[in-house]
Amino acid sequence: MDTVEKNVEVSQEGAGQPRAVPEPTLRRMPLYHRFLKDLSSRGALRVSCTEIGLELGLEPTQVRKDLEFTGVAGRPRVGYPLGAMVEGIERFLGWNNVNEAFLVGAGNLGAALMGYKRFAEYGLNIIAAFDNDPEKIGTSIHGKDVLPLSKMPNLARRMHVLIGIIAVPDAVAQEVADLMVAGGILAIWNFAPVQLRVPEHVIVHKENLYCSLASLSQKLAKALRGQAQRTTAKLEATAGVNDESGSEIGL
Amino acid sequence: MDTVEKNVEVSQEGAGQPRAVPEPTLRRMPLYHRFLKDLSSRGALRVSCTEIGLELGLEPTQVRKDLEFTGVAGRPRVGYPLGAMVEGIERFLGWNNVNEAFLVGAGNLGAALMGYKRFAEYGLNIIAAFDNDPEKIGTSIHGKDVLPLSKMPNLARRMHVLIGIIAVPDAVAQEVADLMVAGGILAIWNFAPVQLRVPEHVIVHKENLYCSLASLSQKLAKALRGQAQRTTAKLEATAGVNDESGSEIGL
DNA sequence: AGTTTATCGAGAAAAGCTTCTCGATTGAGA
DNA sequence: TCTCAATCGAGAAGCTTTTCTCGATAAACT
Repeated sequence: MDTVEKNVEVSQEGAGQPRAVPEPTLRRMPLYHRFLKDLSSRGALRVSCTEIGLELGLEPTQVRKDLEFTGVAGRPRVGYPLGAMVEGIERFLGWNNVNEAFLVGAGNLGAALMGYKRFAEYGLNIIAAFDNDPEKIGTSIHGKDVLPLSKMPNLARRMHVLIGIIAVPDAVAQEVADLMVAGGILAIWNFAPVQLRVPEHVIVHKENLYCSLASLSQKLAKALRGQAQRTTAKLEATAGVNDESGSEIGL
Repeated sequence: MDTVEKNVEVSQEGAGQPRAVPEPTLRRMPLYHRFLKDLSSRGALRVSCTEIGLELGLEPTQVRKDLEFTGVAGRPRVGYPLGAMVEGIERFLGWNNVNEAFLVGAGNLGAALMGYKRFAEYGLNIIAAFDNDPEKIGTSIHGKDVLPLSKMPNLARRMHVLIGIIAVPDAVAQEVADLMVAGGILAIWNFAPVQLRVPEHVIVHKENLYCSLASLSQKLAKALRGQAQRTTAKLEATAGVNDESGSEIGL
């Protein structure tokens, strides 16, 4: 256990050049975490890359390369120790020390985010919400108080809150971001689809549902376009089989 | 206009090999779309890659390569025609023909999604929600009826609904997916953090907030670690402190 | 004990994405 | 009209991420 921690420190920082972590790797980590924790809770003690890959639809090599970043070593013919690996991922992602966060915007989305019980497991604790709507101020959503926005910067500074979540309409997102920066917030999770301008030291992570929607709808559009075409092509090629693959689709 | 459409068809399917669209490109498309539409609504007629890149923080070349996929041509020294490009993006993403969708799971997240007015602009129209909770069935959220889940497959088939949105707890996500497949749904937008098993022809797009959170919190953790280290390093430089870099992380 | 097989770890190769470079084009100004 | 500067488009180069390959290791089986 001790050696493991040492490994992480050495590989990540000791060498001076802190070997950048690929973004895709970062985004896969929670998948591993969830699966491994699940296995662990069902009593398993070890797991192999092959097994993980099979479950998550990834190449075993990919899994191995990703997990390498945690610094937790596996053993040939055995796999990785589950407990240590779960811990390793949490440490690697900074989930082991819970971070407190302020959420701004107590609308639909804000309420949904406050209702995500699991965030706590993942090192994120939304401790209060802020809004400008007098009807919302003073209420409580999912057990979290809604306070006037104007109080946010001071509170953030006093309570050393480092994470801000923006769930407000586009038009005011930049304003809110400015307030967050003024309050000393260091990382912003931005759910408004606008490009925020912040000082260099502030980390901004934009969450844009439309980006995902784009990917989905383009694939669907392509599939629908392709279906007709491929059907024709197949008919020409096999010159006998008359199986309209589009027929089951309902089009 | 006609030539433009021809270009798209040719470059995407006519040549047999339908040149795959990079996922990152797909995810940037909505950013372009939003910015261009915005410019357009303010009366502009043309825009250059340089301008777009400046606004969105992207390399002009990148923008050019992305926009190439729409098949809309630009002119040197002038840029791209705004109207045609907006249309081009919409056509490329399949947003020009609105797709009807069923949402399953009328909880917090489901309600938030139903409240997203903008989806309609982006070719997604949630026409009804489904749930198993008797208290929710029969109610209406953001003007959309909540119906019993059992009716979903038949309705989907009868109404030719092709998109399903899953906003239910993890445990029932697979069940819901099976029902969607049974109803002939072709594309699933899955907000439950589980790996769905579906037939090959069904497109699944997983939305996992924890993946984003991972990226954010790892960067924050790293930044804090870095800060601690820099401080330590400075101290070491001046004095001769021997401090394990891990110690300050806990905050 | 020796062999076999599953697995890790690391380096090499391949694929994918982004950035660079340069020629071609076009509008603006001399 | 001629030159200049901005811009597109396309191919090359460079970087990042994924996949392949292979040797080493450790458990299970003979």
